[in-house]
Amino acid sequence: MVKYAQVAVPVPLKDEFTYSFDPEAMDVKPGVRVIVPFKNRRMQGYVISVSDDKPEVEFAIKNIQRVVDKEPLFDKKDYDLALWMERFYFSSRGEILDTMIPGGRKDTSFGGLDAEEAIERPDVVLSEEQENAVRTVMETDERMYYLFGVTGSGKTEVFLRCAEKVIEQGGQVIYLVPEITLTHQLALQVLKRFRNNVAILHSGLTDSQRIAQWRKIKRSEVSLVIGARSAVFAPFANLKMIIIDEEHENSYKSGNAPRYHARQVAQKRITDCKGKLLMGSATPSLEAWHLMKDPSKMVRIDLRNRVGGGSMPKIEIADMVKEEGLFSSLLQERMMRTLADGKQVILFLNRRGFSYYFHCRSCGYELKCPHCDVAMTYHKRRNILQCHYCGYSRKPVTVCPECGSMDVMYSGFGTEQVEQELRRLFPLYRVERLDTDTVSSDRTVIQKTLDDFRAGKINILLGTQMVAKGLNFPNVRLVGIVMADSGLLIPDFRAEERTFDLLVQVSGRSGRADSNGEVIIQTRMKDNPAIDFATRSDVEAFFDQELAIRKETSFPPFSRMVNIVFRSPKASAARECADNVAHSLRNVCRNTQIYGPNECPVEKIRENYRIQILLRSKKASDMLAGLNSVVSSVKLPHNVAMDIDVDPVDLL
DNA sequence: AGCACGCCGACT
DNA sequence: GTCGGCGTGCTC
Repeated sequence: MVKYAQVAVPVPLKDEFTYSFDPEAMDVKPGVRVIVPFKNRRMQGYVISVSDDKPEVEFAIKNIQRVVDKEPLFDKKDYDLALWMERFYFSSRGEILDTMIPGGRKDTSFGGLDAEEAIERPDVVLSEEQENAVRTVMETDERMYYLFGVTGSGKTEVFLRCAEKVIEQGGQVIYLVPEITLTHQLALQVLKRFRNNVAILHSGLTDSQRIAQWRKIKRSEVSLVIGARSAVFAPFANLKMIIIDEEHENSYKSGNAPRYHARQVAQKRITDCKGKLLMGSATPSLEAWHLMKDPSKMVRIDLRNRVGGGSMPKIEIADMVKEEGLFSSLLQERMMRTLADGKQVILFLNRRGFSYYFHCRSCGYELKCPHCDVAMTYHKRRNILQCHYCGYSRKPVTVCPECGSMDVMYSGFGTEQVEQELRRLFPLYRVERLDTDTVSSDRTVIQKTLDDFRAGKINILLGTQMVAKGLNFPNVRLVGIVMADSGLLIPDFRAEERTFDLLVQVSGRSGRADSNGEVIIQTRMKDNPAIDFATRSDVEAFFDQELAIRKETSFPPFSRMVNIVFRSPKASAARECADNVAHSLRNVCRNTQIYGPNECPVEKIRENYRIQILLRSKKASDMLAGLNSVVSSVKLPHNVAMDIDVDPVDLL
């Protein structure tokens, strides 16, 4: 006897493929993975359905080589979610299943952890605010809730209490966290609290460990899952709540196909299972802020006070237009005082390396990566120039490669240069730098550095994003933002929102335990709203005025956008496809603004020229219907790839 | 996305 | 003569 299976394969093709198998020899059922011959290679595929009848087809049907799983990894419901994503994100179901189910290719994340380290914590008594928050979430019957609370207001504790209550009632909970280090501390807390009732999906797991966790979830052996973006797919049968911590974080949006947003997937799942979506942040996304304006859509719960007793820090501006060098006199003076008082300093700069811009003053030549349209960054310690997009590196130059002039200049500074300057200015204090350069060599470096900092062995901690989020060190009194402007120069309608988020999040690292925390923001754009509102710690006013601007200019959340990128080693080929597609879109998409085709802000990455078309519409259904019809009929030449990003978070 | 097939250039 | 460039067709 022979049976037939429909199999989805992780390639960017819409079709499922038919394979035959002998049911006596192998147990093939929907939801298991199989190894199949595909063209002249072997691939892992996902069995969608099985039938007895030979389909009437003209091609030769090949045999399944091997069955990977005894038990299904996904069921009808999971598959329905994949189909929803296929339509929503214009991706293939094979690639989607490969993203949803571990053991495929990519995704997941967060720092490794060791159960033995779990710190004993006395039972926390909730503040009245926190109690009220838990009660509101648990005792009202709405779909979405938002905990809007300053850094240090105890959101985590509220999340955990709600999770406990849902679990007590027999429900299951997914807890999403951004892919950064704060999750380490959090994971320990959660592990301690939920013991063997929790599955933790982190980047330290091997594929088989990850599959093992997945199976535990599928069999309902645990009631709580904690993990980064892809944990939103955890296949609970009785899912009742999804928690999204630091909801505004961009890492919830996948950077490659399928370009899904965990928040959107969470909304879809929670709607389907009639559960609750609970999110929180001190700096909500504008999408969330907009929803909160209408309590029938999302219930806003405020946490106004810091639970540790500390109060919000005092924030001051250092106007770098009037200053020389890396550090303003204001920042230097405050650092000196802070250190003299035995307190600690965190310095933040969003740029690694020593300097990132090489310029010839004779002929105007700018040194770029030969493979990308990006300036190369000089790394002093390693003595190389490196491209931060493709990783290409070369020896530094001292004369202009174009005209031979020696009148050349390196400019722009990164963390490595700031570190050198700090050591020169504060030779008596211990300075450590934390960025991907100091960390990549060894994954334990982060933890070690943070432990040393906590123990007071380090006086000044300098770093990129890594020091910006979630860290909680009681002895930090001063936070310095070395250069607040870098994110504002990017041509993106979210530039100010992102800069504001960052400033507020970084500022929140100061004064966690006492009431004289200080923040110095160095900027050359002190009148920019993002900086101005951050300085006044006026979060609500910033979001309200930003929302008003979005409304006036019809940007999201008052419209939806799609970014279509064509990339090809041949610029003309990319251009031609983009022109054709843009032409079709203009014929088909109603109520849609179509911009371009234009060069992407980064014109070339890894030898691929990039042309984009931007779509924007207040009536998303018209836009998406049009896009769908164009996409399904478009024929691309082989050297051009088309990337569709629905609701993009950046336009680079 | 891969990977083979196939048809034109320049090199031992 | 052959090595090898990349256009195009296909994957059950």
